[in-house]
Amino acid sequence: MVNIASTEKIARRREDILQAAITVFADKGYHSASIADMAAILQIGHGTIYRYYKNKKALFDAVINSILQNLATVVQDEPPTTDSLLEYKGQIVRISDRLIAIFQTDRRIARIALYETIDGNNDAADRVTASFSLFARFIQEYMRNGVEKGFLRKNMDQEIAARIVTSMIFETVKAATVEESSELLIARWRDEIIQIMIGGLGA
Amino acid sequence: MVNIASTEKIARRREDILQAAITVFADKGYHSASIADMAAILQIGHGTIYRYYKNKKALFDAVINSILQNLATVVQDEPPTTDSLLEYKGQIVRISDRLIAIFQTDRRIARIALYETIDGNNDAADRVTASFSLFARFIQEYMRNGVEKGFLRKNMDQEIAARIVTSMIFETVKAATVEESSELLIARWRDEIIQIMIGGLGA
Amino acid sequence: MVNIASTEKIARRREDILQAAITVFADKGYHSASIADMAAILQIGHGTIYRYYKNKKALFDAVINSILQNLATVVQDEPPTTDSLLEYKGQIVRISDRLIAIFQTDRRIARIALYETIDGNNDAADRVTASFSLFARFIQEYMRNGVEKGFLRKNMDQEIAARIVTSMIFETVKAATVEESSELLIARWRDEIIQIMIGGLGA
Amino acid sequence: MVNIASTEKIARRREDILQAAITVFADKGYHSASIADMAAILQIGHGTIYRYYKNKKALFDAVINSILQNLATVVQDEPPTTDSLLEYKGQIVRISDRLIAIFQTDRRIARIALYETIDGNNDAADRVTASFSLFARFIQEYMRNGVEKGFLRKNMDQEIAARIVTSMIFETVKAATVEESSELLIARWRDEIIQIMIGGLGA
DNA sequence: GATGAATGAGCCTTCATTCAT
DNA sequence: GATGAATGAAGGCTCATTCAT
Repeated sequence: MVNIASTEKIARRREDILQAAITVFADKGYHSASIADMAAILQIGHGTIYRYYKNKKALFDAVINSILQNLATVVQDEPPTTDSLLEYKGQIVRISDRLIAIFQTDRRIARIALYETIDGNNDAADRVTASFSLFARFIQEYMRNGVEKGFLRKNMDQEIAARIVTSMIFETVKAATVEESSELLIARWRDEIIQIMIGGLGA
Repeated sequence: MVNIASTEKIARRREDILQAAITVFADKGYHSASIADMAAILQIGHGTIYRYYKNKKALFDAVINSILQNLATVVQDEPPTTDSLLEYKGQIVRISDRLIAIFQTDRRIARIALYETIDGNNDAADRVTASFSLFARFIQEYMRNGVEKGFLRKNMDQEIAARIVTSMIFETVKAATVEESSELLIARWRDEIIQIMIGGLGA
Repeated sequence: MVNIASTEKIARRREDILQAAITVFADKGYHSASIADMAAILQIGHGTIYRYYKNKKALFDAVINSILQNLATVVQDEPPTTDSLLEYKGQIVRISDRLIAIFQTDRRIARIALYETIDGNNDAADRVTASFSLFARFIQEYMRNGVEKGFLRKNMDQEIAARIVTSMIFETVKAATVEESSELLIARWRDEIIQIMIGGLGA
Repeated sequence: MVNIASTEKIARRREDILQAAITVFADKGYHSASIADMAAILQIGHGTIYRYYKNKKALFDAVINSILQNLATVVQDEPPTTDSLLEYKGQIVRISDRLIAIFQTDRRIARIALYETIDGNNDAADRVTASFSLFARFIQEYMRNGVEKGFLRKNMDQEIAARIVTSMIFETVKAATVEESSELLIARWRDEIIQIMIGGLGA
């Protein structure tokens, strides 16, 4: 029981540090964020942070992973089994809405997921791109399903169309995550995406 | 007259420094780039750089501005006066192609424009966003024109549709700027964008 | 009785820690050795070590003392009562051999005794010097005995000659403790020392 | 001329830093010595030291090299061409005296050359051993010469005898470098070494 | 008695910026 | 005008030591 309590405490502290890190990374960006900043938020010694994360980079990786896991749930709950364009549309809306919800609930996550990169040769940026890819992969599955079932057009370049749709979704999310975004604005984005997906721009 | 020559020389040096800065910022990212790196490329004393730019941040701002000016020419040459969906389509293709050309001619610019951010509170990122808006504004003009002339659908939310199209274009540009991108791949992107713009995804 | 058992247990743990310390100090040197390393070897909490030794320095001192005690036995078994140059020679050989044996049995001890120093102002180094003096003192007794009995030359500066002989012995020991030393090499050293002691270098 | 002056100034500063480093390393030992200590002695910013030496390790290496160069001159001035035991003896005395002179002139050098090591696996320690080897190599040449010319005994194991003599010399040097050593004491050491080298300990 | 979580002093190192030459 | 030597703020990281459990 002592162990359980202790394990729990350790997990809590790891989580606290993670949260402080998210805050500081979101606020200042990777390079300008300092370990001391995070320690200050938690009012703990900065050495303590190193008991939980090997170094600054590892902590940032943990932040990225945490965010990606968070985002991944959004698509994982949406199986590629819709049977009509209407259902498909609903699915895209749900995904957008849940992404927006996550980012609005925690602006810090939006800051990091949508804008943060480290350096020329880092893999955190690649991992963020990977998150984008994750979404694109799922979206592509939806398309394959739609083409198969006949409610999406056959001549579609599924891989690329998936990435285009993903970019539309993320653009919506970005718009929704901006300071002054309103429910109304978000609705306009959502509607327009749907319109374009269904019938394009043509008259 | 001496002054003219001198002024010219000053301008040339400013430009040299700017180019060196673009190279280094693209290669290492803002934080890892050092003033000394740039001076080394130019084989000048690094103190000299401070005679031409107030500080590192100002130099980066200049880099961003230079790139944005470069990009701006792309849309400025395209008047919102097309008369059919086909012409409109051609315009979008031209814009994409010219953006891609710029980025392929100078990979450094792509690196900085598409991926570089500095900190939480920088305005360079905002400026890039602003440039994105510039594109969106032009695209929106094309749309207003298209709706007016009747070849684009009337119920379109022009502002948002413009931003969505812009994001599709930039996504194409990103794909085209990746190391392994081929002419064929770029063509696939271009085609799919056009397809979606014209008729959406539906069967 | 409980106390006796307990006392014994305490002594055993003190000894375990000492041995772990010898291992780590020998391996990494004083500064790079960490208390945590030692605790890890023993699979005990590193806080525990502080219940047995005041601090890192005290632990190192204990290590040094332990080694010195070990070395001291070598000379203490050799009384200054030999009656001929031949017997004297045998004594020197025995001392060398026993020192070599100790260091070869436990390379860690050699590492620490022959090479380790801490800082400018440490007394551990002084203590090693003191141990060297201990040997010199014994050797000097052998010499006093030899001069008295007439088999060593009378004009000898006994104190200094003793230290010189001690240094020759330790040099042999060092040579013997090197990684690639062989029985043959050790024999060569032993023989040459004897030759020099007996008749010098002259033809 | 400007360059000459500047080069000279740079050399002087490099040397100043080296001297400060020798002082601090001698006083505190490698690990406890801090770059800030050295900068404080010179009353310069500690960043300045990094303009002249890559890092702490490189600075220490420079110190070691400087000392070794210093010591090397001692043997390099003594060619292996003596023609009698007497001349040979004189040579050994000169070497000892010059070593002692160096160490007495600069106690710091003695501290570092005779006692300093870094860690388990460093090469600075090896380099000091190398200095010892350097001396041994020269001494061995003297011996080869002596045996060839017939004034040293033929059955000598030259390599080992050389190292033994080297150790005797260094032991003398150590004794002479101790705080309380007097001219008289040094003379006693020198005389006894000579005695042992010439005729050993036997009566 | 044992533990190991927490702490923070302490140190190396980088590099933007200044300014005397 | 150009230079580059000097500076020191700033920050990552380690680990001996303490002490509540």
